Amino acid sequence: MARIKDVALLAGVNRSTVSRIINGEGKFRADTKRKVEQAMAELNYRPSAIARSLATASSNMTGLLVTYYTGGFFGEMMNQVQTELDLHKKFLITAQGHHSAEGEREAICRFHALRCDGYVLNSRYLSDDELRLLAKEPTPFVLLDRSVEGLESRCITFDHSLAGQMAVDHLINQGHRKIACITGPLNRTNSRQRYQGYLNALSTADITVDQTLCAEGNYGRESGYLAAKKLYQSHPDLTALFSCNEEMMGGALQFFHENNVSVPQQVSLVSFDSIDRCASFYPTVSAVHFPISKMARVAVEVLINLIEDKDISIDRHFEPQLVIRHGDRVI
Amino acid sequence: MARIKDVALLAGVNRSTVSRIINGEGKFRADTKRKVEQAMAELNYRPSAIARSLATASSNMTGLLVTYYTGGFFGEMMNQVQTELDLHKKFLITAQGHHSAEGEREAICRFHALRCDGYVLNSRYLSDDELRLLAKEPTPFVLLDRSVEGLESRCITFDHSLAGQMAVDHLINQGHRKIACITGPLNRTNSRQRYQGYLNALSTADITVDQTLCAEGNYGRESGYLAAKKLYQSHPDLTALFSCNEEMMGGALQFFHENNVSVPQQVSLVSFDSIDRCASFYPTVSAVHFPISKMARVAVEVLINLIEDKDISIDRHFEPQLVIRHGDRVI
DNA sequence: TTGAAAGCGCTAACAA
DNA sequence: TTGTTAGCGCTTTCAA
Repeated sequence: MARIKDVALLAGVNRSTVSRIINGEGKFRADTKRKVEQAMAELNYRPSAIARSLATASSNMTGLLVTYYTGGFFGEMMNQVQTELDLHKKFLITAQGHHSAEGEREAICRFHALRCDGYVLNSRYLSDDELRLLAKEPTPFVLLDRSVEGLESRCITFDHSLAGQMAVDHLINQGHRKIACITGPLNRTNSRQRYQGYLNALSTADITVDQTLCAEGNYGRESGYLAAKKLYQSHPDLTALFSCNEEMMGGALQFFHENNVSVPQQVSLVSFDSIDRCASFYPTVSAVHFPISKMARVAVEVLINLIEDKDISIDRHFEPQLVIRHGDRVI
Repeated sequence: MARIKDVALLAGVNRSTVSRIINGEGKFRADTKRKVEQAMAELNYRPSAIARSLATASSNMTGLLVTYYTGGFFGEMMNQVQTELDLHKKFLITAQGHHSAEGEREAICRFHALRCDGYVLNSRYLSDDELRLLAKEPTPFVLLDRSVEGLESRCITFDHSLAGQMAVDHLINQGHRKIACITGPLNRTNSRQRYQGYLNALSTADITVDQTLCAEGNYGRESGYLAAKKLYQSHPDLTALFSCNEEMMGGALQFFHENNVSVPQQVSLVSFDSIDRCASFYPTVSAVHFPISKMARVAVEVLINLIEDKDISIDRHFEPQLVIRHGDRVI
């Protein structure tokens, strides 16, 4: 593979001239420029991003930690981050956390090893303390969908509790009283907040909470199916169900279909949803929209400001929005 | 960030000694090793993968081109490739082709710029000729789910035509004659092959092909919905449907549910499926399994053999397998 | 078992 | 407008 030296030799100029022309820095005689460009073409020269990184002490790489590559939620996150990075001509390095603090740590090590200029963390298992410690190191990072005291300027946040409350309020306003809930893993903060929203809505409406109307899932489709089964079999008279994500709602719907529980005639549904999956269910299901797409874009913007040491103020907090569809009704 | 020089200084040894200890090359006095390790810990030293790349002329990075990051199919591909690369301590660089030859070319440029040791291409838009040309360059690559004459040793292949035929044979064996088909985009080879399998099955069974029983989709869920609608409305007497992927089958199922077409009583279904999505439909749907997971793993294995210039023979061709579920029945 | 020194491909002062 | 030169942080011969 041709090096800058070869190009310089062929064009009869100095290496630094070639370097300047590549990077468009300064002025050159038209003749010189032509010769260099011709030499580059002839040799099929492609600058080494690696050598450049070493020389400039900036890799132009940006890391992104997600839990998994699979699943519509993470795919959308990666997609948005890549799109935003493309705008800035930066490389994306992805890594999976695999549902453990150790996995997340390893991912960050990878970002450090590659000397990423910065990274976006969708971290679920590192403690606030560990993140605060990490923030003392020179490489900047941003937290996507997480709120850590002391790191506010790097946090892209969403009010999960309010979102959950809005969803359940909607059901209550339709006259529902016996409302079941499928939660995410309650060892995770955001999951607990969504659940808290459910509790807040009930309590505001003076509806007594019945623990047996709540089942814990793991955000996977199968867990939604099983939770719906458990809830429906113990409470065949429930009139509404709130699911804390779209995948579990898909599973729940499958259970209702299989058991001839008509939606929304027998059971009204409302879900959390980040990727408008609920629009493609049968029937379509109302949902509070969790705007992960926009949040991911903003995460990159904030990160780049951090990297470039700019001080631009960007709104980092996002509000839930209720999208009404057909899977629920007034009773 | 601490450099190897700092570690050497602190430990009172030469830089090359530190380097050797890091890479475990040669023998050292226990005392030296201890001193160096202590110095590394004290300085929180992390070797720069970038500097190492430059020095060794090997970046330890591997590229992967997919069409998009979203969608279960590509997510699974990335997941498997990453898992396999982790085993070999290699970094993954992903890029999206975005449904165009230009996009795929740009992705490859990126791999070259980063001096990836090799890359895996799930290329859909580069011509065979262009790929053959690319193969003349020194960086090795492997083609995932593609067959190019002259590049056989780098192709991980699947018999899409046979798979399609097996799916439709199954329906024919159940007594179906009026079998509709939702194809993928027919400008793509693999899509055409799946469709060809449908045609082959009919022709083998002496069933006349009715073009109006076929509709072209784009592998997206929505297109499956629309295709099912078109097909069912023009042929309410069709008894079976073959979908060329799982997403479109999901859309078709939604149409049938919404219009009270019972499955499998009125319409039997069989699909292509790479990620066992059909197991989570209601009802579950039989499918020919397209083993993209295994193929992705093998792609990496083959690539690594290429990179390391090993000559290990690996089976690169995969056979379809029919998975029977509940969405079809004998008539 | 360790050290000295050259070099990977590029950029960036400083000079001219 | 262009050339000279010294690194960037690491590995790797060769020598000791």
